Amino acid sequence: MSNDNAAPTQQEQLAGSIIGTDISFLLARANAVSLGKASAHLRAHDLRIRSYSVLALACDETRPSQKEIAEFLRLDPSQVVSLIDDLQRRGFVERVPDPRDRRSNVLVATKAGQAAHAKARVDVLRAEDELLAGLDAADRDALGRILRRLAFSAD
Amino acid sequence: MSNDNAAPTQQEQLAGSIIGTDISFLLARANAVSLGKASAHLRAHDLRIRSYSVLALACDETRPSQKEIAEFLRLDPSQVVSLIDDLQRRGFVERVPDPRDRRSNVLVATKAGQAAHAKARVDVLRAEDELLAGLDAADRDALGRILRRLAFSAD
DNA sequence: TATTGTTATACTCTATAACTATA
DNA sequence: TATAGTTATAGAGTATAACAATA
Repeated sequence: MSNDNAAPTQQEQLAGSIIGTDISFLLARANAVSLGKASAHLRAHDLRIRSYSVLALACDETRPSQKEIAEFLRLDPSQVVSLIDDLQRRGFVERVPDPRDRRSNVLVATKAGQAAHAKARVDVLRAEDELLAGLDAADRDALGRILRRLAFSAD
Repeated sequence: MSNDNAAPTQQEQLAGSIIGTDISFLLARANAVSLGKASAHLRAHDLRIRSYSVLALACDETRPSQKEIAEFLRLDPSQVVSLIDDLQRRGFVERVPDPRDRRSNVLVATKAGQAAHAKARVDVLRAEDELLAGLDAADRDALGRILRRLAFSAD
Protein backbone atom coordinates (compact mmCIF):
# COMPACT_ATOMS: atom_id res chain seq x y z
CA MET A 1 0.00 0.00 0.00
CA SER A 2 2.62 2.52 1.07
CA ASN A 3 5.70 1.43 -0.89
CA ASP A 4 4.58 0.24 -4.29
CA ASN A 5 7.87 -0.28 -6.07
CA ALA A 6 10.06 -1.03 -3.07
CA ALA A 7 10.79 -4.49 -1.74
CA PRO A 8 7.82 -5.87 0.21
CA THR A 9 8.16 -5.69 3.99
CA GLN A 10 8.07 -8.87 6.04
CA GLN A 11 4.53 -8.05 7.15
CA GLU A 12 3.45 -7.66 3.54
CA GLN A 13 5.07 -10.95 2.65
CA LEU A 14 3.30 -12.69 5.52
CA ALA A 15 0.03 -11.22 4.29
CA GLY A 16 0.51 -13.38 1.22
CA SER A 17 1.41 -16.45 3.26
CA ILE A 18 -0.71 -19.54 3.59
CA ILE A 19 -2.53 -18.24 6.64
CA GLY A 20 -2.61 -14.60 5.58
CA THR A 21 -5.04 -15.39 2.80
CA ASP A 22 -7.52 -17.39 4.89
CA ILE A 23 -10.88 -15.71 5.29
CA SER A 24 -10.99 -16.99 8.88
CA PHE A 25 -7.71 -15.29 9.66
CA LEU A 26 -8.67 -12.06 7.92
CA LEU A 27 -11.94 -12.10 9.83
CA ALA A 28 -10.09 -12.53 13.12
CA ARG A 29 -7.57 -9.81 12.37
CA ALA A 30 -10.16 -7.35 11.08
CA ASN A 31 -12.17 -8.00 14.21
CA ALA A 32 -9.12 -7.39 16.38
CA VAL A 33 -8.62 -4.03 14.69
CA SER A 34 -12.29 -3.24 15.18
CA LEU A 35 -12.26 -4.25 18.85
CA GLY A 36 -9.17 -2.17 19.45
CA LYS A 37 -10.77 0.96 18.07
CA ALA A 38 -14.08 0.40 19.86
CA SER A 39 -12.38 -0.33 23.19
CA ALA A 40 -10.33 2.82 22.94
CA HIS A 41 -13.41 4.92 22.28
CA LEU A 42 -15.45 3.26 25.03
CA ARG A 43 -12.78 3.78 27.68
CA ALA A 44 -13.87 7.40 28.12
CA HIS A 45 -17.36 6.14 28.98
CA ASP A 46 -16.07 3.55 31.46
CA LEU A 47 -17.67 0.83 29.38
CA ARG A 48 -16.23 -2.27 27.80
CA ILE A 49 -17.46 -3.76 24.59
CA ARG A 50 -19.50 -6.41 26.41
CA SER A 51 -21.12 -4.02 28.86
CA TYR A 52 -21.86 -1.58 26.05
CA SER A 53 -23.49 -4.38 24.08
CA VAL A 54 -25.67 -5.45 26.99
CA LEU A 55 -26.62 -1.84 27.67
CA ALA A 56 -27.55 -1.37 24.02
CA LEU A 57 -29.83 -4.42 24.15
CA ALA A 58 -31.39 -3.15 27.37
CA CYS A 59 -32.29 0.00 25.45
CA ASP A 60 -34.01 -2.00 22.73
CA GLU A 61 -37.78 -1.98 22.78
CA THR A 62 -37.99 -5.73 22.30
CA ARG A 63 -37.15 -6.19 25.98
CA PRO A 64 -34.87 -9.23 25.83
CA SER A 65 -34.46 -11.64 28.72
CA GLN A 66 -31.03 -12.56 30.07
CA LYS A 67 -31.22 -15.83 28.20
CA GLU A 68 -31.90 -14.07 24.94
CA ILE A 69 -29.10 -11.60 25.52
CA ALA A 70 -26.69 -14.45 26.20
CA GLU A 71 -27.71 -16.21 23.02
CA PHE A 72 -27.55 -13.09 20.88
CA LEU A 73 -24.14 -12.02 22.14
CA ARG A 74 -22.90 -15.62 22.21
CA LEU A 75 -22.04 -15.37 25.87
CA ASP A 76 -22.62 -17.87 28.63
CA PRO A 77 -25.66 -16.92 30.77
CA SER A 78 -23.39 -16.75 33.80
CA GLN A 79 -21.27 -14.08 32.14
CA VAL A 80 -24.40 -12.05 31.44
CA VAL A 81 -25.20 -12.17 35.15
CA SER A 82 -22.05 -10.30 36.13
CA LEU A 83 -22.28 -7.86 33.24
CA ILE A 84 -25.79 -6.95 34.33
CA ASP A 85 -24.73 -6.82 37.99
CA ASP A 86 -22.23 -4.13 37.07
CA LEU A 87 -24.64 -2.12 34.94
CA GLN A 88 -27.29 -2.39 37.64
CA ARG A 89 -24.91 -1.19 40.34
CA ARG A 90 -24.27 1.87 38.19
CA GLY A 91 -27.99 2.52 37.82
CA PHE A 92 -28.05 1.88 34.07
CA VAL A 93 -30.35 -1.16 33.90
CA GLU A 94 -32.98 -2.96 35.92
CA ARG A 95 -34.00 -6.60 36.07
CA VAL A 96 -37.77 -6.81 35.67
CA PRO A 97 -39.39 -10.18 36.38
CA ASP A 98 -41.28 -11.44 33.35
CA PRO A 99 -44.92 -11.89 34.43
CA ARG A 100 -45.41 -14.58 31.79
CA ASP A 101 -42.51 -16.66 33.07
CA ARG A 102 -41.38 -15.91 36.56
CA ARG A 103 -38.07 -17.69 35.99
CA SER A 104 -37.09 -15.00 33.49
CA ASN A 105 -35.80 -11.50 34.01
CA VAL A 106 -36.35 -8.95 31.32
CA LEU A 107 -33.69 -6.30 31.08
CA VAL A 108 -34.67 -2.64 30.79
CA ALA A 109 -32.50 0.46 30.70
CA THR A 110 -33.13 3.29 33.11
CA LYS A 111 -33.20 6.93 31.97
CA ALA A 112 -29.59 7.19 33.07
CA GLY A 113 -28.77 4.03 31.15
CA GLN A 114 -30.38 5.33 28.00
CA ALA A 115 -28.46 8.57 28.29
CA ALA A 116 -25.18 6.75 28.88
CA HIS A 117 -25.86 4.53 25.89
CA ALA A 118 -26.68 7.45 23.63
CA LYS A 119 -23.44 9.20 24.53
CA ALA A 120 -21.34 6.07 24.16
CA ARG A 121 -22.96 5.22 20.86
CA VAL A 122 -21.66 8.40 19.28
CA ASP A 123 -18.11 7.23 19.93
CA VAL A 124 -18.83 3.65 18.90
CA LEU A 125 -20.07 4.91 15.54
CA ARG A 126 -16.99 7.08 15.30
CA ALA A 127 -14.82 4.02 15.84
CA GLU A 128 -16.76 2.18 13.15
CA ASP A 129 -16.28 5.06 10.73
CA GLU A 130 -12.54 4.93 11.39
CA LEU A 131 -12.54 1.21 10.70
CA LEU A 132 -14.46 1.55 7.44
CA ALA A 133 -12.74 4.74 6.34
CA GLY A 134 -11.17 3.15 3.28
CA LEU A 135 -14.38 1.57 1.98
CA ASP A 136 -16.90 3.13 -0.38
CA ALA A 137 -20.65 2.84 0.17
CA ALA A 138 -20.99 -0.21 -2.07
CA ASP A 139 -18.32 -2.12 -0.18
CA ARG A 140 -19.83 -1.17 3.16
CA ASP A 141 -23.19 -2.47 2.03
CA ALA A 142 -21.68 -5.67 0.68
CA LEU A 143 -19.73 -6.21 3.88
CA GLY A 144 -22.79 -5.74 6.06
CA ARG A 145 -24.90 -8.03 3.93
CA ILE A 146 -22.31 -10.82 3.83
CA LEU A 147 -21.34 -10.56 7.50
CA ARG A 148 -24.99 -10.74 8.50
CA ARG A 149 -25.28 -14.10 6.79
CA LEU A 150 -22.18 -15.45 8.47
CA ALA A 151 -23.00 -13.98 11.87
CA PHE A 152 -26.42 -15.59 12.04
CA SER A 153 -25.69 -18.83 10.26
CA ALA A 154 -26.09 -22.06 12.16
CA ASP A 155 -23.15 -23.09 14.27
CA MET B 1 -34.50 -17.33 7.06
CA SER B 2 -36.36 -20.34 8.37
CA ASN B 3 -39.86 -19.00 9.03
CA ASP B 4 -40.71 -16.45 6.38
CA ASN B 5 -44.33 -15.64 7.11
CA ALA B 6 -44.40 -16.45 10.81
CA ALA B 7 -43.89 -13.91 13.57
CA PRO B 8 -40.21 -13.05 13.94
CA THR B 9 -38.42 -14.75 16.80
CA GLN B 10 -36.81 -12.68 19.53
CA GLN B 11 -33.39 -13.41 18.06
CA GLU B 12 -34.54 -12.19 14.66
CA GLN B 13 -35.93 -9.04 16.21
CA LEU B 14 -32.67 -8.41 18.03
CA ALA B 15 -30.84 -8.82 14.73
CA GLY B 16 -32.65 -5.67 13.63
CA SER B 17 -31.88 -3.83 16.85
CA ILE B 18 -29.57 -0.89 17.14
CA ILE B 19 -26.55 -3.03 17.85
CA GLY B 20 -27.54 -5.90 15.57
CA THR B 21 -26.96 -3.75 12.50
CA ASP B 22 -23.51 -2.48 13.48
CA ILE B 23 -20.74 -3.73 11.23
CA SER B 24 -18.51 -3.99 14.30
CA PHE B 25 -21.00 -6.27 16.01
CA LEU B 26 -21.56 -8.38 12.91
CA LEU B 27 -17.81 -8.70 12.51
CA ALA B 28 -17.46 -9.86 16.11
CA ARG B 29 -20.29 -12.35 15.85
CA ALA B 30 -19.20 -13.73 12.49
CA ASN B 31 -15.72 -14.14 13.92
CA ALA B 32 -17.10 -15.95 16.95
CA VAL B 33 -18.90 -18.38 14.65
CA SER B 34 -15.71 -18.83 12.66
CA LEU B 35 -13.57 -19.39 15.74
CA GLY B 36 -16.04 -21.92 17.08
CA LYS B 37 -15.88 -23.98 13.92
CA ALA B 38 -12.11 -23.77 13.61
CA SER B 39 -11.57 -24.66 17.28
CA ALA B 40 -13.80 -27.69 16.97
CA HIS B 41 -11.91 -28.93 13.94
CA LEU B 42 -8.49 -28.26 15.48
CA ARG B 43 -9.28 -30.14 18.67
CA ALA B 44 -8.61 -33.46 16.95
CA HIS B 45 -5.10 -32.23 16.16
CA ASP B 46 -4.46 -31.03 19.71
CA LEU B 47 -3.96 -27.53 18.39
CA ARG B 48 -5.60 -24.26 19.27
CA ILE B 49 -6.18 -21.45 16.85
CA ARG B 50 -3.15 -19.54 18.10
CA SER B 51 -0.77 -22.47 18.04
CA TYR B 52 -2.03 -23.47 14.61
CA SER B 53 -1.42 -19.92 13.38
CA VAL B 54 2.12 -19.84 14.72
CA LEU B 55 2.81 -23.27 13.25
CA ALA B 56 1.49 -22.11 9.88
CA LEU B 57 3.83 -19.12 9.94
CA ALA B 58 6.73 -21.36 10.93
CA CYS B 59 6.01 -23.34 7.74
CA ASP B 60 6.18 -20.20 5.64
CA GLU B 61 9.33 -19.77 3.56
CA THR B 62 9.70 -16.12 4.61
CA ARG B 63 11.14 -17.28 7.96
CA PRO B 64 9.55 -14.77 10.30
CA SER B 65 11.10 -13.80 13.62
CA GLN B 66 9.15 -13.96 16.86
CA LYS B 67 8.70 -10.22 16.71
CA GLU B 68 7.22 -10.41 13.23
CA ILE B 69 4.94 -13.25 14.22
CA ALA B 70 3.69 -11.25 17.19
CA GLU B 71 3.00 -8.23 15.02
CA PHE B 72 1.28 -10.22 12.28
CA LEU B 73 -0.96 -12.13 14.67
CA ARG B 74 -1.50 -9.06 16.85
CA LEU B 75 -0.21 -10.88 19.89
CA ASP B 76 2.11 -9.66 22.59
CA PRO B 77 5.67 -10.99 22.09
CA SER B 78 5.43 -12.67 25.50
CA GLN B 79 2.43 -14.69 24.35
CA VAL B 80 4.36 -15.84 21.31
CA VAL B 81 7.09 -17.12 23.62
CA SER B 82 4.81 -19.63 25.34
CA LEU B 83 3.07 -20.63 22.12
CA ILE B 84 6.47 -21.45 20.60
CA ASP B 85 7.59 -23.17 23.81
CA ASP B 86 4.68 -25.56 23.44
CA LEU B 87 5.24 -26.20 19.74
CA GLN B 88 8.95 -26.70 20.37
CA ARG B 89 8.32 -29.20 23.17
CA ARG B 90 6.23 -31.17 20.73
CA GLY B 91 8.99 -31.13 18.15
CA PHE B 92 7.05 -29.05 15.62
CA VAL B 93 9.24 -25.93 15.45
CA GLU B 94 12.75 -24.77 16.23
CA ARG B 95 14.15 -21.39 17.21
CA VAL B 96 17.05 -20.57 14.92
CA PRO B 97 19.20 -17.60 15.91
CA ASP B 98 19.29 -15.00 13.18
CA PRO B 99 22.96 -14.57 12.18
CA ARG B 100 22.30 -11.00 11.08
CA ASP B 101 20.88 -10.01 14.45
CA ARG B 102 21.73 -12.29 17.29
CA ARG B 103 18.93 -10.86 19.41
CA SER B 104 16.39 -12.37 17.03
CA ASN B 105 15.12 -15.89 16.68
CA VAL B 106 13.76 -17.06 13.38
CA LEU B 107 11.08 -19.71 13.62
CA VAL B 108 11.26 -22.77 11.39
CA ALA B 109 9.02 -25.81 11.29
CA THR B 110 10.50 -29.29 11.56
CA LYS B 111 9.47 -32.10 9.24
CA ALA B 112 7.04 -33.25 11.94
CA GLY B 113 5.72 -29.72 12.26
CA GLN B 114 5.16 -29.43 8.53
CA ALA B 115 3.32 -32.72 8.52
CA ALA B 116 1.17 -31.72 11.49
CA HIS B 117 0.37 -28.43 9.83
CA ALA B 118 -0.58 -30.08 6.55
CA LYS B 119 -2.96 -32.43 8.31
CA ALA B 120 -4.50 -29.70 10.46
CA ARG B 121 -4.88 -27.39 7.49
CA VAL B 122 -7.24 -29.82 5.79
CA ASP B 123 -9.64 -29.47 8.69
CA VAL B 124 -9.16 -25.72 8.98
CA LEU B 125 -10.16 -25.35 5.35
CA ARG B 126 -13.10 -27.63 6.01
CA ALA B 127 -14.19 -25.33 8.84
CA GLU B 128 -13.87 -22.35 6.53
CA ASP B 129 -15.96 -24.06 3.89
CA GLU B 130 -18.66 -24.69 6.50
CA LEU B 131 -18.56 -21.04 7.48
CA LEU B 132 -18.83 -19.80 3.89
CA ALA B 133 -21.29 -22.47 2.77
CA GLY B 134 -24.06 -19.99 2.04
CA LEU B 135 -21.93 -17.63 -0.06
CA ASP B 136 -21.35 -17.78 -3.79
CA ALA B 137 -17.92 -17.25 -5.35
CA ALA B 138 -18.49 -13.54 -5.96
CA ASP B 139 -19.41 -12.93 -2.32
CA ARG B 140 -16.43 -14.92 -1.10
CA ASP B 141 -14.13 -12.85 -3.27
CA ALA B 142 -15.70 -9.60 -2.15
CA LEU B 143 -15.47 -10.64 1.49
CA GLY B 144 -11.80 -11.56 1.18
CA ARG B 145 -10.96 -8.35 -0.60
CA ILE B 146 -12.79 -6.12 1.87
CA LEU B 147 -11.58 -7.94 4.98
CA ARG B 148 -7.99 -7.72 3.76
CA ARG B 149 -8.28 -3.96 3.68
CA LEU B 150 -9.73 -3.80 7.18
CA ALA B 151 -7.35 -6.38 8.61
CA PHE B 152 -4.23 -4.58 7.49
CA SER B 153 -5.40 -1.01 7.86
CA ALA B 154 -3.62 1.21 10.34
CA ASP B 155 -4.73 0.95 13.92
C1' DT C 1 -38.06 -33.38 33.92
C1' DA C 2 -36.45 -29.20 31.75
C1' DT C 3 -35.28 -24.31 31.95
C1' DT C 4 -33.78 -19.44 33.92
C1' DG C 5 -30.91 -17.30 36.54
C1' DT C 6 -27.23 -17.72 39.88
C1' DT C 7 -22.86 -19.06 42.20
C1' DA C 8 -18.45 -21.10 42.17
C1' DT C 9 -14.33 -22.73 40.08
C1' DA C 10 -10.74 -23.50 36.98
C1' DC C 11 -8.68 -22.41 32.82
C1' DT C 12 -7.34 -19.44 28.92
C1' DC C 13 -6.36 -15.09 27.18
C1' DT C 14 -4.61 -10.33 27.58
C1' DA C 15 -1.87 -6.44 29.26
C1' DT C 16 1.96 -4.74 31.77
C1' DA C 17 6.32 -4.27 33.61
C1' DA C 18 10.93 -5.70 34.48
C1' DC C 19 15.01 -8.26 33.17
C1' DT C 20 19.00 -10.20 29.67
C1' DA C 21 21.55 -10.02 25.76
C1' DT C 22 22.49 -7.86 22.02
C1' DA C 23 22.47 -3.63 18.79
C1' DT D 1 19.73 4.19 24.33
C1' DA D 2 16.88 1.10 21.97
C1' DT D 3 15.27 -3.54 20.62
C1' DA D 4 14.28 -9.03 20.73
C1' DG D 5 13.21 -12.25 23.60
C1' DT D 6 12.01 -13.84 28.26
C1' DT D 7 9.81 -14.12 32.83
C1' DA D 8 6.37 -12.99 36.11
C1' DT D 9 1.99 -11.40 37.48
C1' DA D 10 -2.53 -9.61 37.63
C1' DG D 11 -6.76 -8.89 35.34
C1' DA D 12 -10.23 -10.02 31.86
C1' DG D 13 -12.49 -13.46 29.30
C1' DT D 14 -14.30 -18.37 28.79
C1' DA D 15 -16.11 -22.97 29.96
C1' DT D 16 -18.15 -26.06 33.23
C1' DA D 17 -20.82 -27.86 36.76
C1' DA D 18 -24.06 -27.51 40.44
C1' DC D 19 -27.98 -25.27 42.73
C1' DA D 20 -32.76 -22.82 43.67
C1' DA D 21 -36.95 -21.35 41.76
C1' DT D 22 -40.19 -22.07 38.36
C1' DA D 23 -42.24 -24.26 34.29
